[in-house]
Amino acid sequence: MPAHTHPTRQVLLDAGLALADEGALSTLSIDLIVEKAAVAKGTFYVHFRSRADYLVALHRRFHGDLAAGIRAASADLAQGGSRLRAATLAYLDGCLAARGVKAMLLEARGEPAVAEEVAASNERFARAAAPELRALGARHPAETARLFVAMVAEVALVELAKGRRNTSLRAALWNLIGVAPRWPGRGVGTHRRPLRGGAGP
Amino acid sequence: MPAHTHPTRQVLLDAGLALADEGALSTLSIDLIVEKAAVAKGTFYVHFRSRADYLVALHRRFHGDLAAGIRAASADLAQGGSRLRAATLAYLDGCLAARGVKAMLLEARGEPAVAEEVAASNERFARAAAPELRALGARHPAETARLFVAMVAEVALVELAKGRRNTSLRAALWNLIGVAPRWPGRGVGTHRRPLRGGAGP
DNA sequence: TGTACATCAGTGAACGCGCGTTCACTGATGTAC
DNA sequence: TGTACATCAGTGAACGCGCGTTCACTGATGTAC
Repeated sequence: MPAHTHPTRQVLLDAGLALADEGALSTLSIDLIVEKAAVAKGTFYVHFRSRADYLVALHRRFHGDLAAGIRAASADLAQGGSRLRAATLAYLDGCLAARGVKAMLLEARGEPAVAEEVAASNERFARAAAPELRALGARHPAETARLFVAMVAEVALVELAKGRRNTSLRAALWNLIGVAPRWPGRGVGTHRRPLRGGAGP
Repeated sequence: MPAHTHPTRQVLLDAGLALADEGALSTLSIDLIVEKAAVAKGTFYVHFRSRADYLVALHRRFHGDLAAGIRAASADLAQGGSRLRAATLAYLDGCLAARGVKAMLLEARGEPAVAEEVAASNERFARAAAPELRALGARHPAETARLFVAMVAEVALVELAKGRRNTSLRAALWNLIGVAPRWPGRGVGTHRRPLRGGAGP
């Protein structure tokens, strides 16, 4: 049995995500984790070298699941608004369904142990979004993508606080980047509304 | 001498901001603070009731200074793009000059003790930005303002990592909200480029 | 089939450390008379 | 002016607690012969 998929390891990660949903990441102690997972404290160190190691694994799992959902929802679509929209919806709805969102999205950025990991995830998302935004006519696709990822994370956090989708906030997001908040009449095409190109005289 | 402005209190807050610049907020211990401030440990509790109390004060001071700079830079301008631009520049340049930015902007959101405070600050900024965005033609000014604040914070963090302004990132920001990245030729007016109004067909 | 040994996840008591907080005390300054 | 007392910022040793980590051990399973 590969160490990576060992059931006890999964149980420990499950416990961590559940606990991260209830409290701050900084209060996620090994005592709490093993209590929730119903294993002995020593078992924790059979599967993880340290708390930092565990937090990284936790974040990888969270973002891995999220990314898989996004790929499944958007892989078949044509580049541009419709794919970006589908991917974003998958991200937001995935966050609403996931556990530990606040911890993984927000607090993890402040934990030195996981900061790099979070930065890498955000960069991956941004790199995926950039060509879509370029297709929509953005003049600085990479930079716009970075801002877009930040906005989507903000939407996720706001929705998390209320526990449900925030339609007008999502509408504001789509307006900013020039994608129709609802699918166009029908068909595969994107509702294209190119971004403003440049900015000033 | 009012407790609020007592010199030792300021020294303790100064020390905290300096230390927050070096390490994570979670590692900002009272031992470190009093060592940096060169006072006895007990003195800390003369001025603050608890660590949580101190963190709130630290955040208030950080955002108070920043907000003062923003007001000074933008109070005289007319509503709309030019004021929003001036305020944002003051925010971003203020962050580049300030200490403890990462801790106050990012990590503080994850610390239960300061989370409310951060939410309140962000809301204040968003409330200030909303009428400007409305003047620019945003259909969901309040929501757009919230996203705008998130973007500006992201820009601040990116710039902080490099230690200097990121021109293309700022340009992408202005493009998204439809404000010219540079002043128009001359004069007081805003370079108005209304946001796209709605989105659907 | 039976015996000896290797492997490895799991156990939980124990350790040491750093933390936030407390408290009895000091010493300087101000006030009353 | 001198004496007694009140106030209050400052001190630093001490406390207790919770934390991450270690380690000698257990018990089940697999393998060799």
